[in-house]
Amino acid sequence: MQASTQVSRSAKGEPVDSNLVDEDIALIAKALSHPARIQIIRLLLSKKTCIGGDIVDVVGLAQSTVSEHLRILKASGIISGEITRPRVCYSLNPLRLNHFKDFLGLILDCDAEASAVESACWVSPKKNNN
Amino acid sequence: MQASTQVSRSAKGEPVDSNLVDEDIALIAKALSHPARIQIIRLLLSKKTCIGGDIVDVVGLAQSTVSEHLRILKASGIISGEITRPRVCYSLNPLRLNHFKDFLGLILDCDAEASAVESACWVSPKKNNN
DNA sequence: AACATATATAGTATATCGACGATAAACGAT
DNA sequence: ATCGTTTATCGTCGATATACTATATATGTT
Repeated sequence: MQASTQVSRSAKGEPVDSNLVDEDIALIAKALSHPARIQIIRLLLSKKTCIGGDIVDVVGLAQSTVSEHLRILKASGIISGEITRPRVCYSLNPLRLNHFKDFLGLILDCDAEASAVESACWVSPKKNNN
Repeated sequence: MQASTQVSRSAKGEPVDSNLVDEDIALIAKALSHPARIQIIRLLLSKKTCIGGDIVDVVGLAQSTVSEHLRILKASGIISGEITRPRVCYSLNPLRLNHFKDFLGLILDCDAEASAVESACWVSPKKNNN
């Protein structure tokens, strides 16, 4: 009987509008959990332009491998691909990351409190007096 | 000849001060890439208090499994554990996440541009006219 | 000393990830 | 219709991740 056995809306194929559940957060984080994918995001950031197979050259991995990374990024909703057969133009889709950033904001707000009040996020260890 | 073959400072055991490289981003993201770990973070957020094995009850996994998740979170620097043998008091350590959030901020700033200027982050797919 | 408590570690089985080459699929151009 | 280009998918592998049980470790209590 877990506390958060919520079913992700995105896991059901529906678009996520506002608050993300643990599953969504984890999915986005997993998409960001590989250097090559961060590199791809950075590339899309710097060029601010739609790139096709140029990504393959920059990343330096096999085309199939890069394609898989792009698939993962697309599946998480971080990027989207505009199809212009046979090319695909990838671009950042930051909307999805907004809520993810909000989640991090919660943690960092807690940090702000902790800076003001000593140890706001946790109490001192209780003595073992039972 | 990749664009970012930077060596992470944290990967060399040194503390990361300001800008994170792809490796660092990926490492933090990986720590966030499991629902159980998000759940643990949420728990530490909501209770704002030091919890020991209570985490095990909430998460609903085996004690050893939760211990492993806590180890991963600790290794990433997201949480820290205050040892009061035999208990360990865990608390959020948001400093590490600051730069991670900054990285997301880059992407979301790009989003702000995109809202103002039509398609600021990528150009429309060029017609295949070669 | 023996016990209870809280956490970490070892060992193990299974699942997923990440890389590759080979191949398929979709289209424009010849 | 065939060829070249670009992207996606398949099949495979080694490595890593995740879960469990069992056991070890450390400490306070009786």
